[in-house]
Amino acid sequence: MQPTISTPDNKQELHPQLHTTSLRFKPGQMIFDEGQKANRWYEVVRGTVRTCRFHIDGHRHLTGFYFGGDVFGADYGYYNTAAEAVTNATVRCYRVGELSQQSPSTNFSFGGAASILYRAMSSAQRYLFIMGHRTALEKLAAFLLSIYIQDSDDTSLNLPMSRADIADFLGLTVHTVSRSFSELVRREYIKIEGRHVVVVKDCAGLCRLAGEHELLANECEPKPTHSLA
Amino acid sequence: MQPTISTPDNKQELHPQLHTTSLRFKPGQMIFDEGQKANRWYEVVRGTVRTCRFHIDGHRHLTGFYFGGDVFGADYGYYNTAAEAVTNATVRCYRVGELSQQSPSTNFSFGGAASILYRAMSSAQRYLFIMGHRTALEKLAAFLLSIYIQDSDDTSLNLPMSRADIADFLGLTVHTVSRSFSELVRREYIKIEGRHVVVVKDCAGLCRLAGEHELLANECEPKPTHSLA
DNA sequence: CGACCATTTGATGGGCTTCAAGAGCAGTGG
DNA sequence: CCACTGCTCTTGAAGCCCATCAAATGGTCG
Repeated sequence: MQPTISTPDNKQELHPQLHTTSLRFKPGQMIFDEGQKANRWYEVVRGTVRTCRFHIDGHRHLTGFYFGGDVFGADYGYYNTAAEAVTNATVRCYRVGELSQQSPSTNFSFGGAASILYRAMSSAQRYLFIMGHRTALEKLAAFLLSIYIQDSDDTSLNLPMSRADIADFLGLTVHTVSRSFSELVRREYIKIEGRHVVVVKDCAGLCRLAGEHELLANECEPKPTHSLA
Repeated sequence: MQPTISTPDNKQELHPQLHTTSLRFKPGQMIFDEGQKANRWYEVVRGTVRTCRFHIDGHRHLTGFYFGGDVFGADYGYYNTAAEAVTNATVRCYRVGELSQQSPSTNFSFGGAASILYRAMSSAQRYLFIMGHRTALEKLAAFLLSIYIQDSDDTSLNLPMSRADIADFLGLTVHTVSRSFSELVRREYIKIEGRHVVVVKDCAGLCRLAGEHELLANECEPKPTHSLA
């Protein structure tokens, strides 16, 4: 998996003049917790990150996966999710105290600031659209496609997260996720190579399942250059 | 229903120096279409707006409702949803050609620009959390609460949208939505007065159903001042 | 090897969709 | 005014999909 800046066409360093820090996290390690003061936002340099929250009944809900170049933690006031490393992950951390003060005198360029939030929005919308699907099979297909398009260089795609993570992301159980994987294999849309690698055999088929207008279908055969946003 | 600026604590006029236009739409009228160039973003002045997209199989998916003070249409490049008026609606329209150019020389204050996108993010996250619930009853409870908290001054809340809108928003059928309403009434959590008015009788009960940590529960009895983000 | 965890698979039950029909309400025109 | 029409909303019954319960397989690490 090659981390690439996958969102809007801003590949340059973000605000190099800002005070930034690179941090490393191990799998499962928490980056920030729900309810903490949201005075920093983050950019994934390498690895994968998830954001999650817990309901009273104990069930976990993942609200996003973030790969190289993705932005997370751009909340207002307090974080409304926790963030955890899925794999070994390196993230760049930006202090954004100025963000919450909204002082018109701060001299951030609009472009950079907007692009941060656009990139965060882009992730939120990706999730929104996946959840718009009706069946487990459709959701999984849409999920795989979203990763395939964002974060893959050939027909194989990397799934660094566990089946449980995928389940909590899609609002399904591990069982249903596993069955859906098997069904996609049975239909020969994908091939599974080990736990974390999926080979896309019939992208058009997946697109049909995901049924996202022609947008995806067009992007499917010639390898796209960036996200679906 | 009293439109109020409900998101982060920025209640002042946004960028009065920008070229803006007020527009009025009738119920069902389209404000912009999916795929159009996203060179404007919008702020609801009065009324209610929905964003939606259609899948190949024809089923509609609503990705958000926007009330007075909410921001919508803050997409990058092209709109990835259509926007339609739910009720008679007045929206303020801002040209944001500068947004997509990301020129660091543009002199927008960071606060205003960030707040636009924060407010858009806030709506996206509201939806994200609602969709994290498991059963239809929980989803509906969370949905009603989110509106109750954002857009109500007393125990009664206004539902300008149809049951079909709610269904397409929550990923359910009208039937299930209707049944869930009836169940909430049966449990005496709410009372229904006409098609578009719901009276909250047991907010704590609703909060328990929605199960969003204690965050909501705290905000429930003393009427909150602004959003749950 | 044996313990443990992640994943897969099977069987059963519950919740939501689907199919079907009735009730409520608004608008129109006689 | 009221019948008529069309629509939204509600409610009932049957079927399907997914959650739950249960167990087997496979992979990792001591």
